Amino acid sequence: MDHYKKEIGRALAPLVELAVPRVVELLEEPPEPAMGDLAFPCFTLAARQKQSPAAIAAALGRSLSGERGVFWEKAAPRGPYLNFYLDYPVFSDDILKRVLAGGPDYGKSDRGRGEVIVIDYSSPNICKPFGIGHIRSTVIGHALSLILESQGCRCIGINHLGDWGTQFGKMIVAYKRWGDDQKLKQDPVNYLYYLYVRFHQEAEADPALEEEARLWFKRLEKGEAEAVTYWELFRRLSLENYEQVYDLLGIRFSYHHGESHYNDMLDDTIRFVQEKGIAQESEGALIVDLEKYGLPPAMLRKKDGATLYLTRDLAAALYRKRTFNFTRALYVVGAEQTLHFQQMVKVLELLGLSWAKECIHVPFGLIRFKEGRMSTRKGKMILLADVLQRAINLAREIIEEKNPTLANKESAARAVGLGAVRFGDLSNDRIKDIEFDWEKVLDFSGETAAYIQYAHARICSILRRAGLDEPDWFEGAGGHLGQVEERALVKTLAAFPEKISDAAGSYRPSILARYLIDVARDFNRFYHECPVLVGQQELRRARLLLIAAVRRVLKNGLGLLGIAAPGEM
RNA sequence: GCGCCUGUAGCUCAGGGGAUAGAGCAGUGGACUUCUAAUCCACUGGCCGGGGGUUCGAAUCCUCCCAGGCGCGCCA
Repeated sequence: MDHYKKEIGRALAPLVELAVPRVVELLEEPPEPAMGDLAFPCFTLAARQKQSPAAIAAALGRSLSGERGVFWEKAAPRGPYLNFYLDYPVFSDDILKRVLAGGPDYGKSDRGRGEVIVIDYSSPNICKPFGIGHIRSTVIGHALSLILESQGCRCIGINHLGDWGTQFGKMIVAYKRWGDDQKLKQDPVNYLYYLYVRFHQEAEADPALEEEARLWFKRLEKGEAEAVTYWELFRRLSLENYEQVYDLLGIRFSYHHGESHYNDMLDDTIRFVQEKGIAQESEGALIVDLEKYGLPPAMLRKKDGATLYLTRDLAAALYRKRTFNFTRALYVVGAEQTLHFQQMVKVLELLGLSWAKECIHVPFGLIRFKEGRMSTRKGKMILLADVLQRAINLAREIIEEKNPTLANKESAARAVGLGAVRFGDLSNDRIKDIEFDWEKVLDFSGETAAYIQYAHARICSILRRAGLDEPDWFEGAGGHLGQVEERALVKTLAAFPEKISDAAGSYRPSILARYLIDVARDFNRFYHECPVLVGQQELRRARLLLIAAVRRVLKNGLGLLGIAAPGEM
């Protein structure tokens, strides 16, 4: 749409004595199609010109009466607005041409060229099953990495596995006390999880267990063989389980650098901080006092000498800058860790690192049950693998019922089931908490991925019946698309590139997800009002081009969210 | 106690200075001999948490209050 706004901007700028970009910025979309396609509000001019906005709009309307551009055909005042009407035959032709010529690249941009963006996402904790809680980071991080890549950025996805920390001390204690090799072999992750939950249950009655766990973690940090052997075993078994989930979701990381990856950098990191003179001893621990900045102290080393999460994140940030020379580092991590990242960035700043502010926390809300927060420790959680499987199963059932002759039911069921789970997470603003509700996850009607996929599949079906996958372009196609549903659809397609760019700029995949719902809805309205396979050849060909363009946008858009678009379902 | 986030229709949420606040779900009624009814159409449903303020204009920005959530040195 930017393209067309600029043309109007050039026509309007000299009349209102504003720069073209400023005019473009002011242009907005009228609430109803009958009011035109782009509107220039005259309020800001009113004060300067000492006239009412309506009078200004009227005067501008007179100046432009009889005028037109390549893409707009008239300008008419209405109240305090000057409304511009697009020349739909020309505009539609242009949009369809752009979409179809762009193909898989339609919507892409090169504004991010030269950027290297490290994205820290997913990051499940070893020894715990991959819970639904980690799905948010996983799908949001993955979508962001796809979206940013579409803007020309080079993205490096890092799975910052929680493979270090005192929980390993707990696991070792639990395993040594209650562990059973046979059970571990049978169902490693669930068994480890059982031990994890049991540890916390027993520790409530016997606080000495916690102390013992701290000791074991200390031994692990020192590299004692027994501790390391357990750690390696737990880590390997967990990772094998996670890989299955990532395979199912089609996610590949550039690196699986977990927290343990930075172990041998911790001493240097602490030394670096001490050399800069910003660290101090306090109650036996090593901290950076941030009181001046309104933040609680950042602790780098506990009194028992063990390091903390923050220490490892600092080491990781230094390592990533050194290794990848990123222009931005995104941390797709829950909002409950906001303070932690504020502290991290502040410490990096105090270390004199100019790139500190390029470390950006991309927070998201909690997933909660109706009864309250999820608690891994109490065993109150839902396994991601279960959610995915149930969604796929339900999709399969529905396909069996609605489309029993479908050839690849399994891949369609996977696309729909996985899409539902992903979309449920991506379509709402990430900062908001999500209430986990099976009914909602397993609902395929309304504002869901299935709604978008269904529109896509219908288009594929029409094109199959027409016997051509890629209809041939012909000049003047846009001139045949005069129905309100057709115009609305074309206009919506035009917004795709800027929606991606908005999503990228604000790290909000939900902008794109919502937009795709709009596209699908506009298509469905069109579908019900405008038959494609009609006798009039030019109309038929024009509509085939239109739906091919819609299919392109739906497919590209879903692709950026990590969601598949099956040809049938 | 302090800090951050959230509050919009019965429920879940869009909209984040601009024209009459929109969807989905749920409810009611309609549309499949016609390109897939996982769809579409219509109706019902609102002190945009509350009070002040800024502005030509506030659901949107500021401020105070209320409610909920999340944090606040030895977890991550």
